[in-house]
Amino acid sequence: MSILARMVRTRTFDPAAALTQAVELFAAKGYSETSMEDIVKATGVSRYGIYGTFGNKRELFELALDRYAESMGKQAFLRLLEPDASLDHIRKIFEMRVDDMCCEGQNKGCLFIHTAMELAPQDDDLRDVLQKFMRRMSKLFSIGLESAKAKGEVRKDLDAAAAGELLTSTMFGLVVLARTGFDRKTLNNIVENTLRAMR
Amino acid sequence: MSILARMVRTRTFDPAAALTQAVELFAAKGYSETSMEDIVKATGVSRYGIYGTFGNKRELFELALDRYAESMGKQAFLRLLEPDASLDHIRKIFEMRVDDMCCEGQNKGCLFIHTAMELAPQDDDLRDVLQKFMRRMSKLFSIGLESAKAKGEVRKDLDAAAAGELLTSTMFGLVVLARTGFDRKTLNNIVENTLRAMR
DNA sequence: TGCGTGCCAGAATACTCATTCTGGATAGAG
DNA sequence: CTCTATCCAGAATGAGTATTCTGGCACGCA
Repeated sequence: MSILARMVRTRTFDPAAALTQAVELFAAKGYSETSMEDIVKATGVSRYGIYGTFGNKRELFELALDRYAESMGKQAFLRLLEPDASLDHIRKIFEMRVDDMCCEGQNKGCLFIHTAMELAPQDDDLRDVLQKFMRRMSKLFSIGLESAKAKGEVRKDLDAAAAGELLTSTMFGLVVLARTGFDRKTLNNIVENTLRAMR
Repeated sequence: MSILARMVRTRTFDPAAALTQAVELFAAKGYSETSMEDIVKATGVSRYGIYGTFGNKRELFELALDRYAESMGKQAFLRLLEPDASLDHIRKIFEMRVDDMCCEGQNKGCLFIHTAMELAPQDDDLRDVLQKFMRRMSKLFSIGLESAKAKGEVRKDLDAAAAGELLTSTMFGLVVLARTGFDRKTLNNIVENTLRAMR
């Protein structure tokens, strides 16, 4: 017990790891339903540490949003920039998302949707940031679709820009359905039908 | 002497009208961001009247959700049951939705999405109700699509049930995009591309 | 060995909110 | 017109929460 207490007390905490925890909480429950107390508990970092490092809840949320977008990109979307990107890359992005949403009892939620629904209408800065991320997402989809088109996986007359926006919208629709308890099969079916329409 | 006979003073407000106001607030801001104070102010009914008539916030929200679903049905979806329903009926539903979302400064929001994101994961009853509404929505879309198929507006091999679910998902994706400030043109474009894929 | 800086837990502060309570006002039966 | 159950506005209550403050302890440095 004394060793544990000492370790906790002397831990110089890793802000990046704490931010990761915060992202998870905010993505699952949104801004207002996540209390600073929740974050203190989840990270194991004291109020002192959280406020000293991140400023306040709003600033922490902004960082969390950036981090969320960045990790989504790294994790999946940036592959669409590779010249040999195919429809399968896009399918995989959706499959990962569906797995995230349906797997393991808990629903990971979506920081973008929470931001859009809770904060964007009242907060111009956050809305602009969010819009930038969504445009980027659409753009990456459309770049992937162009590559797929070059491979003949997608019909020649597809408007890739418009289709990219459609896929972005689908991404969010899926999360909403997942949250209300629709199963993986239904969601994957929606993905498959959406992609089929591009061929 | 009956209880009723002793109720000398009758209610001075219209509960249905008050509920309509509450629906509007909840749809715009969600559950936790809408305070009872907001509802008291918007309806012009006293706390006493609100609590006496609707019980508490949670019960009021349940009624609001029912009412929201019902009014969505009446306003647009039930037309899909008519035997001559066409792709145009479906298009019109989406157009109305987009107009609602992009209308002049005010964003009307969506009670379904707020419920899905804020409450459904923690509240089994509400999640079941919501799921029922969404299934109904998908079903109505698919019935409309079958009629459209009979008219030759939709390709013969379309899986109407799956496509109905896809349209439901699209409905929510559009709202999320609208909330982050995408314009009517972009949203209508998504609708058009989604519908084109069914032909 | 001491000193100071940075960290911790938890108390204190100052809100906001759901819900209940209160005291005066009033509609409608008699 | 009188009486009283019900109404309303707003105060009171109690819980939750963001943020700041406090007192103390541990580690690195001299």
